[in-house]
Amino acid sequence: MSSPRERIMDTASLLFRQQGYNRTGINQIISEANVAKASFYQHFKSKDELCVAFLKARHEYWFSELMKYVSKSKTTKKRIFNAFDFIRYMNEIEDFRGCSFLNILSEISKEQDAILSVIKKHKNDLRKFFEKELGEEQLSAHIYLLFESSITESQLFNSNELVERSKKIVNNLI
Amino acid sequence: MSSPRERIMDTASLLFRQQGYNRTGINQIISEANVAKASFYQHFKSKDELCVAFLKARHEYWFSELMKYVSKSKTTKKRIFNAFDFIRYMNEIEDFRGCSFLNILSEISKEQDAILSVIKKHKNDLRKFFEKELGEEQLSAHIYLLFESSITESQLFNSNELVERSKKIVNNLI
DNA sequence: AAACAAACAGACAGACTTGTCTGTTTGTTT
DNA sequence: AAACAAACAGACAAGTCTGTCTGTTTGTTT
Repeated sequence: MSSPRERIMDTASLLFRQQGYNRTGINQIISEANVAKASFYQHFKSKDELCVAFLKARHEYWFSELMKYVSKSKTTKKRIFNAFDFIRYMNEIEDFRGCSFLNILSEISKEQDAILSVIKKHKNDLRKFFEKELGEEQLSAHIYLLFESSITESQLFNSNELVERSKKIVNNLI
Repeated sequence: MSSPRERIMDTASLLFRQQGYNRTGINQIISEANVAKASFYQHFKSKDELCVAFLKARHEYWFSELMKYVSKSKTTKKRIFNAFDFIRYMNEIEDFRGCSFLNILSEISKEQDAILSVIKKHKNDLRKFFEKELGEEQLSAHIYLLFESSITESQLFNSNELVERSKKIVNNLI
């Protein structure tokens, strides 16, 4: 059996994604992770600190999966297509729950800056990814914006329709 | 003094936008609206029903303000520009709090379908707005996607940068 | 075997949540 | 003036929340 810390992280990751941050309590996390409350607070000072840890782990996981998709191809165009296919893939394995970072952004206040800065870093890194792939600043921002709304709109409509639409748009842009 | 129902709606509207849905309790709403709890439950069966009422009122307000901006010009291009200027305007008067509909989407579960369907209707109406303005399905979806992420990204970065960026992109598209 | 750290169980504080209920006061209509 | 509806105040139920605390058990290291 994995360590308490791992069990907490795995359970929190699942529940934060499935139920959202505010609707998931510490008690549910520790009970489903089979961890004592005292053990939880030995590893994390607060729920917000767990949130930061979750988002950092999520950032690592999400980007490494994105890279797996992107690196399947060599031409810029195909690599960008792959990025959009990655959204479809994530939608399917996670049941159209959208972007964990943007979801949590909607749940917190502007005073929770530790959380906020991890979210900002994640999105800045994504922007940088498109800049590296595409060079041009205008074009990369353009595709970043399409990418972002593709994720959000799939969540709202439970559908990949606008991801596909974005791919067609990108096809005419590059 | 306005009616209890109006006071509830005004207070809820402010608090849901400023604090989010789940972090705003009935008790805070009635206390700040100077309304008795029994009066609240005479007008609204539940908090979720208040949420639906809030979103419907928000939909009316938001679209009528959008139309004020759009109708300032006659050419399609200028009208679309005006729509993006409307985002800037809303960002400024509401301190970059993003889209109420998408924020609440992130807070609720997929079982809260009454709320969910008001959100979907709002976004479908926005898509239809761009379709009517632009005719072409591909182009209108394209601009809808840029419009959506412009709102979300301003919220995240507390900035109109990507709204301006979108305007430049739109300038090259139409 | 003694000592140590880590994890355990679970009570507890204090505050919050939504929603119900009783009973009182106010204002309008007849 | 009597009758009515609407709003009032606020206690209450039954549950949730985060975080602290005490004390016990387990497993490893010395």
